[in-house]
Amino acid sequence: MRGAPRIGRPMSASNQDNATLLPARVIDPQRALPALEQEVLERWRERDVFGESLRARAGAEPWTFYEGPPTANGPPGAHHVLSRVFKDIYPRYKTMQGHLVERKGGWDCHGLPVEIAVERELGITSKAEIEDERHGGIAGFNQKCRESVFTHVEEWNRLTERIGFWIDLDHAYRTLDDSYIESVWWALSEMHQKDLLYEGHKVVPYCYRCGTALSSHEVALGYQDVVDQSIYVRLPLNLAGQVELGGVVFEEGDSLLIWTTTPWTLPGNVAVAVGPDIEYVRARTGDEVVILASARVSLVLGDSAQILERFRGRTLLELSYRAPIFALEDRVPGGAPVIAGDFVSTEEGTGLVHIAPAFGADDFDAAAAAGLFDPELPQSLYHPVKPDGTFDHRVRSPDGERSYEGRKVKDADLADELIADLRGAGRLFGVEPYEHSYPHCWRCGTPLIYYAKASWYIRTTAMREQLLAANETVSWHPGHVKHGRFGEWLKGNVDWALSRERYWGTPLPIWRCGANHVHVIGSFSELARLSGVNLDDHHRPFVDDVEFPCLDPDCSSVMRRVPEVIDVWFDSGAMPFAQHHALSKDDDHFREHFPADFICEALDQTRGWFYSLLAISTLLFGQAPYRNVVCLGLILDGEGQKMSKSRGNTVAPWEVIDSYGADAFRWYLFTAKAPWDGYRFSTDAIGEQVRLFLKPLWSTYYFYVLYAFANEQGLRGASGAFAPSGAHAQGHVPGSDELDRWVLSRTTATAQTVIECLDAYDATNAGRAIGELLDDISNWYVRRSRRRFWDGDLRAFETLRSCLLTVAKLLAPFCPFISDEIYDNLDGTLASVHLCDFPTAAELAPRDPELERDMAVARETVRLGLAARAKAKIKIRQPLAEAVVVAAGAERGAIERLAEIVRDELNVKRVRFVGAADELGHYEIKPDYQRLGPRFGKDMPQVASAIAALDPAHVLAVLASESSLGIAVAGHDHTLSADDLQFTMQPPEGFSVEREGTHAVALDLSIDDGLAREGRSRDIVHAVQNARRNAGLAVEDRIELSLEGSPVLLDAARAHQQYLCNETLAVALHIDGDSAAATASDHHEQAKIEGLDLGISVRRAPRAHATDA
RNA sequence: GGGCGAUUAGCUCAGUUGGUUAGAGCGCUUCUCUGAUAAGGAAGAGGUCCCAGGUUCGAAUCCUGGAUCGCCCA
Repeated sequence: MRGAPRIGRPMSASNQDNATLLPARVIDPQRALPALEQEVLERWRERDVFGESLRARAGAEPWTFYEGPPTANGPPGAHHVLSRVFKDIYPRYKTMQGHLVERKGGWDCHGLPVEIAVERELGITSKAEIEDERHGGIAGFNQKCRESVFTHVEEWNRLTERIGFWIDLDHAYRTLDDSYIESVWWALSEMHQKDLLYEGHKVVPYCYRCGTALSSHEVALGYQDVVDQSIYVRLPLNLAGQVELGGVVFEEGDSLLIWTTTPWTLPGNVAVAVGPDIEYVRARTGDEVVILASARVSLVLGDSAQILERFRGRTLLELSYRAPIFALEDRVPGGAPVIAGDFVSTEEGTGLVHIAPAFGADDFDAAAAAGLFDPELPQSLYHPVKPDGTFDHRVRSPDGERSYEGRKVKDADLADELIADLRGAGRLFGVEPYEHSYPHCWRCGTPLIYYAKASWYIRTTAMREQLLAANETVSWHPGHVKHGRFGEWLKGNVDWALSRERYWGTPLPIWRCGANHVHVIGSFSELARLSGVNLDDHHRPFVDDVEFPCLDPDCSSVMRRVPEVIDVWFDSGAMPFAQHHALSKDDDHFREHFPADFICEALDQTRGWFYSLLAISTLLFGQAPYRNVVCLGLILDGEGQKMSKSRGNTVAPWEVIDSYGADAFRWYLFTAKAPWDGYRFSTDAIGEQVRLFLKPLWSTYYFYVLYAFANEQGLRGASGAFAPSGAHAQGHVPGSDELDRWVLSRTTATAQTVIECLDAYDATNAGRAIGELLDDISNWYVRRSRRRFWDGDLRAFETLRSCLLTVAKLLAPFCPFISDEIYDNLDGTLASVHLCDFPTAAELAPRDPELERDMAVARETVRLGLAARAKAKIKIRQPLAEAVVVAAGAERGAIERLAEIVRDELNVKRVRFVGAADELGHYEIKPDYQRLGPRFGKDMPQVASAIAALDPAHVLAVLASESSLGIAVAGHDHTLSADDLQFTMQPPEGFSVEREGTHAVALDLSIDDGLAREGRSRDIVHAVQNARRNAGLAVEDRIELSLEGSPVLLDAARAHQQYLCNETLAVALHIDGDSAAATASDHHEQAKIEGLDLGISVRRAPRAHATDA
C-alpha cells in the first residue's frame, strides 16, 4: 500500500498560535443554508476544489468507483438524488483518507425508452413508420434519438453540481460514442471466440402490429379484461387395437382431452404435456372414452361420466396421439408425443396441456427438454406464424383443402373458423366463453401474442459456476442480497438474450453469409479492412450496408450484418473497459481501474446493472468487476406509496434543495434510516433534519464565532486583555479541565466510530454518531462552558475550535457545504475541508473511556436531580442547600469526580453522598438473568425465587465483607458474586427522590432567607438579561442599570450587587431612590418576579468604562 | 406461481450472540432553563413488537405456517 501524501501547504507555525483562534469572518446566526451553499459552490469553482482534490492525490493508491450511467432523456427525480449522494459520500471519504479516487461520469444513451420518447414526439407508433424513408428513415429516427437522449442533460448537470456530487462530467463516457461501441464489439468478439455466442429462440410477448417484443414492464401496462372462446379438443390416441401400460389398458379411439383459450396456437402443436404425479383417468362419457385429470372430471364431463381407470400422469408418457391437429403442408400425419411438464396444474382445463413451443415459454422449455427441437438450431422449431402475425403458407384446414395463409391469428373471425373446422373434423369436444385478463399492446391496443423469436444469446449458463464464485468475492450491502436475491438469480441463470430488433442501440457486430457462416467483428479497423468502408458513425442504418466476402475460403457468399441491435444492459455492463475505449484486457487505463472498489445503485439493478457487469467481467476476465456494492431502496411518498408521475406524489428535488438545501437533503438520506429498505419521504421530514442537526450545528458554530470576536483582543494575545467580568478566569472554572478532556475524548471516540462505520459502508450509523457528538458538544460542553467563553478562557476556545474542526472533517463527506464553511472560517489553512486528511484517532486527543463513562453517570445524576426539582416544583434559579446522592462503587466515584459539575447544574450548595439505602429508600434484589441464565438454565426460576427470598440488607452486608454469597438451589449450594445480582432502589414515601436503576438523587427542599434572596437575585439577573436583549444590546455591551420597585427584590439586588453587575455587565448600578440615570435610560421595562414588580432601566455605557470595570 | 425484503408508540425509526421494565426523535399536554440556539431540560399520555403455532427456564429477537406491503423474476 502506497502511503498517502499530505495535501497542500504544511500547517504553518502560526496555525498553532492563539491568533488563529479567531475566525476569518463574522457570521449571521440566521443564515439561510441554501444561499450559503451557493457561496460554497462558487468557492469550489473558483478554487477548482474537486480538481485539486484529485491532483493532490496524484500517485496515491487508487480507489475505484464506477458510475452506473443514468439516462438524461427524462428529468432527474428524488431517487436520483438518493443514488447520487451515496455515490458521492464514499469517494469523498476515501479521498480524504489519501486515495486517488477518479470519478468518471457516464451516460446511458441507447434503448427502447429513448425510441418510445421519439416516437411519441414524432407522433408515430410503428416500425414501418420509423423505417419509412419519407420521414427520414432509420437515419433520421436515430438522429432524433441522439438528440433526445440529452434533452435534460443540462438539468442533470445542474442538479449534480448543486447536491455536491463530485464526478467528472466533462469526460463522461457515453454509450452512444463510437469509441464506446467499438469496445463493446471487442467484448462480443472475445465472447464469440470463446464460443459463448449463439443464435436461438426466445418466446416473448409480442405485438405483431408494431412488430416488436415488449418488456414485462410494458406488458403490465396493457392488461384488459376480455372474453375469449375456450375450447376442449379431443386428440385420439395414435394406436391400433389396444395397449397395456402399467396395468392400464388404452384402446384405439380413446382421446386425450385438451383445453385452450388460443385456438390459433393449435397449428403449432407438437406435443401434449401432463403432470407425471397428477392423477388421471380414463372416463366414459356418452359413447366415447376420454383421458383427463381426475380432479377435472366432474367440471368438464359432468357427473354422468363413468371412470374406467385411474393412473398417474407418467403412465401417459409412453403414448402418442394423432397429429398434426390441423393439416400442415410440411408434416405427414403421424403421432405426436405426450411429455412431462412441471407447470401442468389442475386448476383449470383438463390437466393435459397442448404444447406449441413457438407460442409459449413453458411450451418452449418443455418441448426443448423433451428433445422435440434444438433451441440452438432455429430451423428445428416448428413456427408457422410470420412476424406480421399471420399464418404462413403451411397452415391449412384439417381436411387440407383451405389455406390459412395470411390470416391474422388474433382475428375473431379466424377463431370461429378454426373452431368450425375442428367441429367438422370431429375433434371439437366443447366450447365455452372464457373471461380473463389478457395483455394488449400499450401503444396500439392489439392483443399480444407469445411468440418465439430468433435471438442471439450469450451462453452465460456455461459459466454459472464462475459467476457464483465471482459473487462470493463481493461484499454486498445489505448482506442478504449476496446469497438472497442476487445469489438466487445467479443460481437460476439462463442464457442472456442479447439481441433486440430495434434501431437505437449498439449494432450487433455479427456478419453472416447465405451459407450461414458467422463472423463477429472486434474492431472498426477490422471492419474497414474487410469491407473497404470507413464509417463515421457505426450506428444503424450506416453499418447495415457494410458487406464483405465470406471469410470461409470455400464460400463465395457475401457477409451481411444481422439486423439486430444489442440489449442496452450489455452497454452499461461493458463500462469497466468501454469507458476507457479499451480494446484489450491489457489496456493500461482499464487495468488501473479494474475492478471497482465500490459501486452503488438501487436494488432493482440486481437483474440489471449488477448482473450485466458481473456477467461480462466474469466471461471476459474471470473475476467480479466490483468489490463492494451498496444497494439502495426505493423512495416512497409520505404514505408509503411509490412515487410516480401518474399518482402525482413525486417530490421534485429542486423543491427540497431550494427550501432546505443540499446538505439537509443529504443528511436526511444518510441518517434517516438504513438506505436499502426504502424511504418514506416528505419535505417535512427533511425540515426536521435541519432543525435537529444543521441548525444546532450552525448555532454552535455561531456561538464560537460570536464569542471569539467578543474576545477578539484576548484571542489575538494582545496586551490590555479584555476581561469583562474581572480577572481572567482562564482555567479557574472548576471542572473545566475534565470537561475539556471529556469533549475531546468524545470527539475522538466519534471519529473512531465514523471510520469504522464508513469502512463498512454504513453511512447511517456513522452520521448518527456525528449527530450524537454534536448534541454532546452543544447541549453539554457548550452549555456547561458558557461562562468560560464569556471569560475569554483560551483553553475553552481551543477545545471547542478543535471539536468543531474535527466535526467539520468527519462531516465533510456527508454535508460538504456547511462543513466547508466551518473549516474555511475557523481554519482555512487549505483551500477546502475536502482537501484535508480525514481525522484519525491517533492524531486526535487521546480517549479517556473512564471519563466518558463517568460523565455519562454524572449527566444521569443531573437528570435525576432535575426531575426531583420538577417534582417538587422548584425552579432551577432557586438555589438549594443540598443534593443527596445515593450511589455505590464506580458510580459514586464518577459522581464524586464530577461533583462540581453536578452541583452547579443542579444549583445546590453541596452534594452529599450516602451509600446505604436506609436514608432514601430500600433496595430490591433481582438476578442478573444474562449472567445467571446460561449458568442455571432450567433451574433459573428456582434461582430467581431463591434470590427474591433473600433479605437485601443482609445480602449487601455479606457482599460488602465477603464479596460472595452462597445460596441453595434444588439441594445444591451455589456461590453468587455482586455481579450476579442487580440492586434496584425503591424510593420511600414522602421524599423528593428520583431514582433509576441503582442510584437516586434527593433534594433538600428547605429554603432559608439567604437562599431565597439568592434565588431572587438570579431572577433579577434573568429579567435584566431579557431587558438587555429587548433593548437590542450586543452581548459584550456594558450598561448602566437602574432598578426600582418591590423592596423585597431590591433587597435581594443589594445583597448580591457584585454578582448582579458581573452577570449583566453593569458598570453602574442604581437601586431605587438614586435613579437619576433611569430618566436617561435607553430602555425601560417592567418585570414581575414572584408576583412582585421590578422596574428595569438600562443604558448603554460608554466603551471607556469597559476596561476599568 | 417462485425468490428476496419489510411489518415495533399517532408519525419517522433504533433495538447488539434470545435475558425478564422494548427505546429515541417528532407531534400533543404541563412545567422549566437560557449573555448562541424557532434550541435545550423535566414530567405526562401513547405499545396485543402484523397474526397463529412451536423451540426455550426465558422470544420483538430463533423455527414453521399465514396476512399485508414492496421489489425482482415467471
